[in-house]
Amino acid sequence: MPHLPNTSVPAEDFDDFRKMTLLSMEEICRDIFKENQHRIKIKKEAVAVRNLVNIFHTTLQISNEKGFQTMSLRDLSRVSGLSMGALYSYFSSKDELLEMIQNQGRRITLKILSQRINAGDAPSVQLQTAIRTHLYLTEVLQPWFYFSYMEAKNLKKTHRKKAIESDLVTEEIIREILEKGAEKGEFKVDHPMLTAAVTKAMLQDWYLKRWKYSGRKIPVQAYADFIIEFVEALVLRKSSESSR
Amino acid sequence: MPHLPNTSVPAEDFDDFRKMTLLSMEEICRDIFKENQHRIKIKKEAVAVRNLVNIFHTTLQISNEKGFQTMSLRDLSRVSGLSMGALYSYFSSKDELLEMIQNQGRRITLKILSQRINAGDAPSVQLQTAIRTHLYLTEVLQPWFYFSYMEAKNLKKTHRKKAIESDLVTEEIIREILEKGAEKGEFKVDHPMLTAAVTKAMLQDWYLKRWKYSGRKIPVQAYADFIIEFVEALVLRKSSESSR
DNA sequence: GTCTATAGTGCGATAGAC
DNA sequence: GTCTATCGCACTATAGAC
Repeated sequence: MPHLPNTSVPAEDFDDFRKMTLLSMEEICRDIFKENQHRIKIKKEAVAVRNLVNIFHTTLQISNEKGFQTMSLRDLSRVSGLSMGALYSYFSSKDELLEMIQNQGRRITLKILSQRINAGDAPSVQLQTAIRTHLYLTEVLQPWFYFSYMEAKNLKKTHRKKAIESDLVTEEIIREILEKGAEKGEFKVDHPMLTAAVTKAMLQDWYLKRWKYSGRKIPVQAYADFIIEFVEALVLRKSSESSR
Repeated sequence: MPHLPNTSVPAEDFDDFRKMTLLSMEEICRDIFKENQHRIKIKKEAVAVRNLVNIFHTTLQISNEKGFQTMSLRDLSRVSGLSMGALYSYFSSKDELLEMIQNQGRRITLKILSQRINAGDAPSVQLQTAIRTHLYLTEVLQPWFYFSYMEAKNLKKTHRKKAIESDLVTEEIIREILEKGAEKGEFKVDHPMLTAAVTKAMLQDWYLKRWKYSGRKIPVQAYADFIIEFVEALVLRKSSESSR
């Protein structure tokens, strides 16, 4: 890999991010268990969490290979080692399993993004933070995000609408940062909506085509640096050279 | 919509593109018929083409709503008005139907792109042509491209490999233009591979999220202008102002 | 060339033993 | 809390009438 540009912002490392956000599979499954305790038949937390980790991990693994619809619950049973009966102690239908996974990914995104973007920062800093946080988050939970994107159309109407709205929220966050930056004279943004939309597209490419970037040995930090450079090349044109 | 920038290159209109490429559903289905004549039981071209148009149109319509796997052949039969028996005169399995659609989309992309990019043009012109052609093509055949992207993982191993390779070809075309431009001093490109990859991502967003752009009343020409502006902001930095 | 009827398979979901 | 056995159903694919 050639040298990639430094930013003027604290380039917090990916490993720090991973540690600070504590986004282990187990943490997430514990959350899911607590929220769905009323419909999950198993009452012992330790047992339930262990099996949920297994179920979600296996579901993501098989579905990201051949699709959620193509995966039969018999596949899930065989690979996870849990019987059909045991599986149905954790969800009441295949659709419900899909919704549980989708819901959780969505909630995490919003939580982490709003947690880490500091409203007091300059827009140029916020922009870098938003890009970097989104990429690091989707790197940690890549199978989860890939699944959410590809299987959204298998959701029932109501849940599908929620998924679309959630997708738009991230874009809105970026657009607002761009517009604030334009107001303050830090950015020159002719088309905030389009700029935000395609920035989101570049962020999503990281988890949609991860096999490509893995094969080319591009680490997520390098990708983040590049996307920031790319977006800044557009919004900092004919503006002052300093980025804050 | 606010005013969008003009380019220094002949901004051929989208309607011209549509007329010149003659990419009607019927033309494409006639091609498919001729190539698959050996396995299609129906021998009268007029009848076969009419039904193929119906079959592909209906397949794309249902699949892009709820997924190819979820669409049963009974669904396809009901919506298209053809019986199960009739359907099986045109393909020998559901998988073969999937492969026919995927193959054709792939072949068209390569044909149109290489047909329209003129090797004699300056890299800056070639870049604009590549972006504009890709967007116009995917605009005309949006359901086809969306389907190809979302259903690629349902292909059997061999055909899946082909789909991945084909995806990389477009990216390679862009990368080569960028590198040629850098050699000639027209562009400043630090990371040709990454630049090509994320440019591709922005092009794909047009057909993957078309509902979004439709809702916002963004015409494809405006999107093309914007993407060209965005990419040029990166590769023409600190370079001469003229774009050719 | 198109239809209806049906064979054969594998699915999601559940009941009841342990 | 987990398992096996099984029900009823919807699916892909085909055979044979017209």
